[in-house]
Amino acid sequence: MTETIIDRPARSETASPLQIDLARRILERIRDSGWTVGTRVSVPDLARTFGVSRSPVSAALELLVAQGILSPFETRGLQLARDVADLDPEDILPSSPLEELYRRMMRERALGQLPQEVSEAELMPRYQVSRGVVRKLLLRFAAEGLVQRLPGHGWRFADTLVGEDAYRESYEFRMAVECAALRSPMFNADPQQLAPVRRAHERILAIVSTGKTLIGGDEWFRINASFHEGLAACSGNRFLADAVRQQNNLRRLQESAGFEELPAERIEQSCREHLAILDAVEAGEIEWAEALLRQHLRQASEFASPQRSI
Amino acid sequence: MTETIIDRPARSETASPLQIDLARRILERIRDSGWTVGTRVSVPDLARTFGVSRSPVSAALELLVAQGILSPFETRGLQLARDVADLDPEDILPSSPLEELYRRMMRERALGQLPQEVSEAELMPRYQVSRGVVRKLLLRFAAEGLVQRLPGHGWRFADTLVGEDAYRESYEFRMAVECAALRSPMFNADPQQLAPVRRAHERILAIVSTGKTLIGGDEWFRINASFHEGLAACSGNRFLADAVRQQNNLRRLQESAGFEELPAERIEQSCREHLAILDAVEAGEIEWAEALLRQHLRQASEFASPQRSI
DNA sequence: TAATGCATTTTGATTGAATGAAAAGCAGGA
DNA sequence: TCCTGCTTTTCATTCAATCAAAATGCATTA
Repeated sequence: MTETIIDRPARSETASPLQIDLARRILERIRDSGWTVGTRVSVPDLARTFGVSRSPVSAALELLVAQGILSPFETRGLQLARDVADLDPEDILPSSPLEELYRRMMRERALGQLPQEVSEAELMPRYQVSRGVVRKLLLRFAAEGLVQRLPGHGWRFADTLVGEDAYRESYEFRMAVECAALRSPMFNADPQQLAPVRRAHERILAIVSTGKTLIGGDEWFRINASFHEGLAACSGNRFLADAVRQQNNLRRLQESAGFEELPAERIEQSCREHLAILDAVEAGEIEWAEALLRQHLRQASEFASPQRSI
Repeated sequence: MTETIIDRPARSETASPLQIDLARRILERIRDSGWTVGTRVSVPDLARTFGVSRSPVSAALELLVAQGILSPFETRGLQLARDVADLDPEDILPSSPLEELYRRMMRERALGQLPQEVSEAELMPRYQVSRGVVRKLLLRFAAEGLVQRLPGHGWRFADTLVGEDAYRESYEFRMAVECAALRSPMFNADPQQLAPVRRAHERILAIVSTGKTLIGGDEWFRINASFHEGLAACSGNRFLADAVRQQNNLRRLQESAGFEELPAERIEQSCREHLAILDAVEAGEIEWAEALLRQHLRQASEFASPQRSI
């Protein structure tokens, strides 16, 4: 098993997509939980949290060690090595080629460069990848409800959210589902669950107020989604929660066209509205929360609609 | 190209799943449209209807010819050869092995014989099929939202609709979504679309009234689904329609446990309620329709719930 | 007692050539 | 002009073998 010295890239050369994804989620978790330097990082704990075995978690932590975010204890185990409050996971982690392709496809579809109906054979040369990779990408899109198999040959992307119609429909749907979630008799504003959401919003507000940094559209999108999904999750109704999640997936497809970044004041306003809704919910004022939510959805819809109808 | 005489099963030996599926749908279409004997069957027309090319449609028609349902014209083309009003597609068509397995898996899952989390490697020996087949089945389940990939290894079936909780949640969700569909400002009761639904219901009522034949649970399920999905489709909102469809898929998983057939009077009552709702909708009395729908959903839910909670 | 580090087992991804099925094209005929 | 019946072309599945990665087990140590 002893081998040449020059060439031993055996492990860290290739990090699997799962490992990279885990590394990112772990980093976000560390950040959003506000851990202090020196905190011990437990592998079994993380493995339970993310529902995987210890192997990929260990590999993910190795990635973070390589980035200087974690460091070994003197004896054994890992600890947090530096403050991560103002760290953007994007910058740190290499983002697997598969993930890159996924976003590229999504963007090209949103821009109309990719037709609504595609065949695997058509995508292979286009992206210079094997059929297997194409399959995997399409399956991921399919799992998110963004693409469907056609009978016979080919795949078909979901109708995009362009045009007045689609916006109205999406708005109508979210209104129905999210309000139903609030009104659910089993609704329970679990602070445990909503705390990270609230914290993320406050972080955004802090950043905006300094005016120094722009918020990445992608980051805002994730936080926005976490708010709506978190709220729906409090309904204790898996179907309502799933519906909101899927709707967010669709919206992500649209956003990824990246026509323009949202103006900072728009983000700030949404943030405050979200926080107001959280306040109302946690105070048990459900009806007021619903009114605020309706208003919020309406405004967001009106803001988005005219811009898209190019 | 001339070959031995004894052995030429080349084509009809194997009918692809798509061909069988098409044959069934074509047969249902012929039946529900009430075609008369001698009516011409147009291949391009059917191909357009089902969104496939002419090849599989032709093959499907061959299957129907082999069953004596269609026959060639003297010159060319095909015609309807016999009355199909009281024909059960199940009896006629051979139902591909893949379809059989699909149902078997669904049933075993519903009965709890199959665990909620499974690995491909575990399913292969269990059903004596190759990995490819297992994949295909799981992908079909996944497309219907009945199963999800886990990160890492394995697949996880959707939480089943057993227990009080799940029934309440499903009921709550359907109430929210289907009523939102009715209330949609773009709601339009397209008679073209609802006519087949109405006809199917009337056919069921006719059968029930004679008392001779039992309604297959499967058949009633499909008609019930077509009612709710058809209604949602009238909202002109694809998201609402999709949500109803997916909910029906879930319910199908549950029903397939096949604990017991619904009693005929129960089916009859549901039928009448559906027809009353259709009447209200087509008369433009939306509010009344919504009230009826709420009542219908509540009753169906109450009927189903106690029986399942074994 | 529980987490670590490493070893082993299990699971699923990948590959390419052969096969089968669907899509697309075309000439003849209603 | 549209449909039929056939041919050609394109597309996707299959299968088995090899390989990468996740799950699991276990001795060790805090």
